[in-house]
Amino acid sequence: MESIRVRFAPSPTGALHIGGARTALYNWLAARGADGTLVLRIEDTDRERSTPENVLQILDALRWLELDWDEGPISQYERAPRHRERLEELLASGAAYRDRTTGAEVQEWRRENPGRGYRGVPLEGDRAEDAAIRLRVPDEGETVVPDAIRGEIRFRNDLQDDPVIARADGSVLYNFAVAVDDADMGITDVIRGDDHLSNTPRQLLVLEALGERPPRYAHLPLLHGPDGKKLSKRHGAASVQELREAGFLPAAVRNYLALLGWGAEDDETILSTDELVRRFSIDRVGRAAAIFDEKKLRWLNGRYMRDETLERYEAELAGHLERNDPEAAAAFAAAGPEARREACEIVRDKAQTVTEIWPLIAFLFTEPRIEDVDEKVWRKVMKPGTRSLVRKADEAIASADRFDASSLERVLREVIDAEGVSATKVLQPIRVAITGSNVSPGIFESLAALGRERAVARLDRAIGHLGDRLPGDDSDPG
RNA sequence: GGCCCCGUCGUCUAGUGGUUAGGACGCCAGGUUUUCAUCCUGGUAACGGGAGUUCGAUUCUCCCCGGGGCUACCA
Repeated sequence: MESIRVRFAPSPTGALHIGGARTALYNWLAARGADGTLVLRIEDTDRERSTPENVLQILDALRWLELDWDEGPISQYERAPRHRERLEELLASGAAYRDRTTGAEVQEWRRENPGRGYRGVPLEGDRAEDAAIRLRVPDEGETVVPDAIRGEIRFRNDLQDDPVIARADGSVLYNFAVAVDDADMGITDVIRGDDHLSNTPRQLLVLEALGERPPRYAHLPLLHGPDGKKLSKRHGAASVQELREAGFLPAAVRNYLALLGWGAEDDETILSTDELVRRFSIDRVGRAAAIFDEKKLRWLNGRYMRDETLERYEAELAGHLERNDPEAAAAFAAAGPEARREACEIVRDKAQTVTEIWPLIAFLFTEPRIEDVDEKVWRKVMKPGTRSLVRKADEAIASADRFDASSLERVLREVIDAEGVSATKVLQPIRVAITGSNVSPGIFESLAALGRERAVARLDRAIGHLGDRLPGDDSDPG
């Protein structure tokens, strides 16, 4: 059996969207699962809209997703000489011809001739000089697209217009370039979006005129936004870059994207990349369009976050801070390996995305100001009686013989028991005092990570502040 | 308009000519808990509609409805 050759062929007219990312992933899975070859081809024949920046962005996005390719990137535009060569063949054989009918004229013709495809008027000699080139579509028969996902799809030839395959200036068009390139590159399986299904008969016709053997096809259903409409920049985190900045992990994104349109026999949800490679099969891809659901991605991402090694966790966080918050990145780096590691350890299970990590542990690397504590939070936590409780807790913390989480828990539980109050009454004020927020990692771990000196200093400061901010606190005159 | 594709819980999906139509996310309610999250338990919720084939259709066929794509000298 021949080994498969697939290609991912994005057009660099914008950033890589999750739809494109999924197409890339499916091609990658198909290749990796069958010991095949993945070719990366940049479809940049539209010089107006293609930019080098977009090419870079696409490559960057693929690298971030950890999807590698075996050949390319190949610029389709740079293959223009080859395209012209093949074009000449068709012109010579009569399979293609020059015609200067404009799009508007074709439209009008169609209005007057419903139920037929447009056939141009072949031009010769001088008059043909700067005319576009059309492919001659037979009036008889039909063109059948063999599709791994949808079966055979039939298109009547007499309904197809003779498509323009080259512009007046001689540059070729998408449907022609694709056919030539797929043939030249020995592509065996074309896996791409549904939006190309209607283009396929045109490409098949080009292939046939060229005498080339057609590949197999698999047209993926499109991805829609939360509103059920075609996905676009307006719908949430649409580009791969946005996904990264939103704090998602590549492995989680791969897992999620794989499930968006494909499901294993047993309907498993958590699938490692190895597992995906092993189990993916293109003919199990569904036929209906799917909606990108960020909530599920978040959940999945949280699962991956909790499974990360501490080393990777820290690296993800550091990378994120460097890209988005240089000040925080500097503070984090300056703290030293021990502190960084401990911070990661105590938040590990709490964040669903990389973005959520820093706000939870920033208090370990910066000095929170009591004045910055949200007024509502302060009032909710700091009640009459709080001051004396915090003072007692402070003393216990200051004199704890060991400063690790379990020792701190022990001494603080003693205070709680002795005072006969709920744990929350003591612990929440401490949390706010040392972290500046009512949301943080476990309080004992947080105290231990902070260290005795800083913990006590922050508590002392809060106690002082409590006098000012709780004027009505009669229960604690001292 | 023409051509083509698609239609199972809100979302992603599994599934079969006879099932209590299963799972996951979400949501709701409990539980654990020092906050938030996690975690655990339970619950909610679907075969778009109508004919036909059949003893029996979610499953097969047709029609309708709904959604989408293409219909460029874009990709």
